[in-house]
Amino acid sequence: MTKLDSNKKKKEDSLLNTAFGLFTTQGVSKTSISDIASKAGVAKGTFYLYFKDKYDIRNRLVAHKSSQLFRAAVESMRASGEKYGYTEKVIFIVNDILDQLSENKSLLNFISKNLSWGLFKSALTAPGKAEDFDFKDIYLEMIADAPYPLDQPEIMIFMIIELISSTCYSAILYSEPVGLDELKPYLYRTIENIIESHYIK
Amino acid sequence: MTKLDSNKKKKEDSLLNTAFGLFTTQGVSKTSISDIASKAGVAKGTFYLYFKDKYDIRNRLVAHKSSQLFRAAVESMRASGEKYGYTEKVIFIVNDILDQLSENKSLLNFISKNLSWGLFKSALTAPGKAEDFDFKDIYLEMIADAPYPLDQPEIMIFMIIELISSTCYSAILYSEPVGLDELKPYLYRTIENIIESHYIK
Amino acid sequence: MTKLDSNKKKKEDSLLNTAFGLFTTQGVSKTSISDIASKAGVAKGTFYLYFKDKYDIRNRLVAHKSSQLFRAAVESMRASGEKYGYTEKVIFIVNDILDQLSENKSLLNFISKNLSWGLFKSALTAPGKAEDFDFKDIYLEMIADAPYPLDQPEIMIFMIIELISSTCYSAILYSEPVGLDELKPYLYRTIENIIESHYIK
Amino acid sequence: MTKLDSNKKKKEDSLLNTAFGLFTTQGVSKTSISDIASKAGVAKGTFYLYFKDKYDIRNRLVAHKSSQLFRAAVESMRASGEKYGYTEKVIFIVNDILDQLSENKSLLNFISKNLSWGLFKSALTAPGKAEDFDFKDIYLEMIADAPYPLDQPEIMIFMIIELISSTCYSAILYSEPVGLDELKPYLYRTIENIIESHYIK
DNA sequence: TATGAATGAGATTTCATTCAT
DNA sequence: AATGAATGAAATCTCATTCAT
Repeated sequence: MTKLDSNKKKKEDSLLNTAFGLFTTQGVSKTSISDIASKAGVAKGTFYLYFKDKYDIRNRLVAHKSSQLFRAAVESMRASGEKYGYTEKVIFIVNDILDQLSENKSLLNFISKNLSWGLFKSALTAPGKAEDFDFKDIYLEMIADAPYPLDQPEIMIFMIIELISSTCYSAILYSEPVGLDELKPYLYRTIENIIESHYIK
Repeated sequence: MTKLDSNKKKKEDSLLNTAFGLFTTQGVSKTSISDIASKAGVAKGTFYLYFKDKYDIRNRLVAHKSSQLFRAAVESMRASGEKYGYTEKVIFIVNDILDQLSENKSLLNFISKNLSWGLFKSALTAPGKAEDFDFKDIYLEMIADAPYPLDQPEIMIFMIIELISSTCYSAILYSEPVGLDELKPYLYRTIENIIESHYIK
Repeated sequence: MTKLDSNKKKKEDSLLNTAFGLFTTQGVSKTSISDIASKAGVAKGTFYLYFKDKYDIRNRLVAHKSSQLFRAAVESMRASGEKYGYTEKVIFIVNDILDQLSENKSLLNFISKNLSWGLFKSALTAPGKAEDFDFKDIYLEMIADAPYPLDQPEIMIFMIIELISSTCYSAILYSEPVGLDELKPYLYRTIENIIESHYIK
Repeated sequence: MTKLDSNKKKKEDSLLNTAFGLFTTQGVSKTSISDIASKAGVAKGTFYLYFKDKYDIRNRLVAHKSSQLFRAAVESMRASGEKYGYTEKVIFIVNDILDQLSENKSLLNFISKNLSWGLFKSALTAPGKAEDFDFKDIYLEMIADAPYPLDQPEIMIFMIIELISSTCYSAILYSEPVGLDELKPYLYRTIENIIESHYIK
């Protein structure tokens, strides 16, 4: 990487970080490109050299941040050194992500409001950037690891993710209808049921 | 109702209908209050006599439209004249709502992007306006009807609603990861499992 | 006065009092007719039955409040029971008015920003309303009382009033260039000089 | 100065001049920022690149115009080539300013309605912009020039300025209670008295 | 007299985007 | 590649005034 390239990288990172800070504190629609550029210490015009518009930078952030969440959960599981069964693995990861989000409500708010399955899937399966590790393998491994063949594994994962992401928003941010801790047992039991019902025994 | 009152009602309805049309075709953020007022045939200032701002009218629409969906489903069930078991009832209603939404994708888009559990709950349980029938009763009846006592019925309903609303968005609008028809069996099986696991037998 | 008339009077008074409160706390330009009417407990349209517009009510208030200031000063002088010389009389009144204003800064602010010589003169010399006592006499008496004939008494009074009203604004509200107490001796000496130089000896 | 800078200066000047024209002919409150921008030939948004709001541009104009008045008077005195005594100097300047104002009633109207001692003082003593000459020196010289030491020179100047500005408004614009020419002798005599009484002999 | 819904012009302000430098 | 002045459309919201009831 030449010095120029690294300089460009720095600008881009600065824009991404600043935008994330503003999006999570003020919301996307109340953050202007002016805000982002001036806080990042670059000129307004420079923003357009790196991103098409506000939604471009937002999508890249959502994808990046959700893959980070997932990566952290996987690493945390590996670090634990324990051996888990298949369902345990899934729930470990879900649980870890929920805990991360409940520690970081502005991130939760940002991701929930802007995440879509398509974005999530591309974040998980797209060839990661240099610095990211590759989720595609993990995702496939996750599917392959099951003790029985899975009927429609993608639907299964889709339902689990949608169930979690939509319930945790309300539970963590508003304790509605109950707080996260009270919700967890019901959520995990439902996840177990979903997985179980996808086994082809 | 005096002539004045009925006139006011007409204005408000006209604003609500026009706003709904614009929100669903152009999206909320691309719809301006100017648009709404001029299309509704009232002066801009008049808008502010009835609504605080764009988000006020949006919330009222979301609440109204979701309660309409639910009402139509319940009526359709009654009209069918059949006798259903508890789980069958729930699934009948879910199925009916999903079919309504898949017929009306712009409504789905509008509601999903703007629905939150709090809004939904208040739409269901708030004392309906004169013209609405009262959902509170239905909601309570739904809970009371179960063949066994329910452990945390609100959590159960919450999970079902969140699961449906978030999965159907992607399935109906983008056929991602699969289309609605392909998703339905898995969804309904999951609903059955959720209900079953809340029974206190 | 019939009951109807007294009712009208009450409405008008309520509007005047409310407007005064709002003018002094928020300023004239930030007070809307809506504010006045709703706080006074009457409909917006009713305002227009009593006043032409915001400036009409403002002018009536300025005139009324400045004549009140003057009346209070004169009464306070009478109440003191002392016998004063001519210059002493004038200074007593000036001093009393300044003290009133420095106790009531919002009144000072309101009057200073909106008082003009024309308005003041009409407040002093116009045939007072029923409840006001008549200043015309006092004004004339003031002129007649001088120990020598006065050369251009109106110019004299004009200069005194303008000098006081413009200096006290800055002195009382901002202590600029000095506070009122420090300013007073210089002010009074100047008043003495003005009077003295109008004597035709 | 680069081409860009000179261009910016031109824009700002154009805005200032246009605003002054509109303020003096229509009054401040009836002049909108839209008016100013469109008449100055710039886009509305451009206004906000140079001024915070209408009151910002107004204050800068008042300060600028009052210092111009004063500068013109001082220059006119210098040009006359005569040698004046101290009191004569002050009265020369006052007289010159009054004549300027009576030639330019809209300027008088604009300044009087918006001038405050604080604004005036900052116009006189603030380090002038490049194009202005520095009044601080003149102001200090004016004080130092007196034939005797002055007791509280700032109060003296304050009283003179306030007396003049408030009396001339009514005299020039409405000939109330008398026209400017008739008022002048009384005014100047009062100024002489004020100065005289501040001498420490 | 009194009301207050309706008006609609118009004020202020923001901001994505362009483009000359 | 970087800048940031300029744009000007568009958004939100206010408010004096009218007029049917």
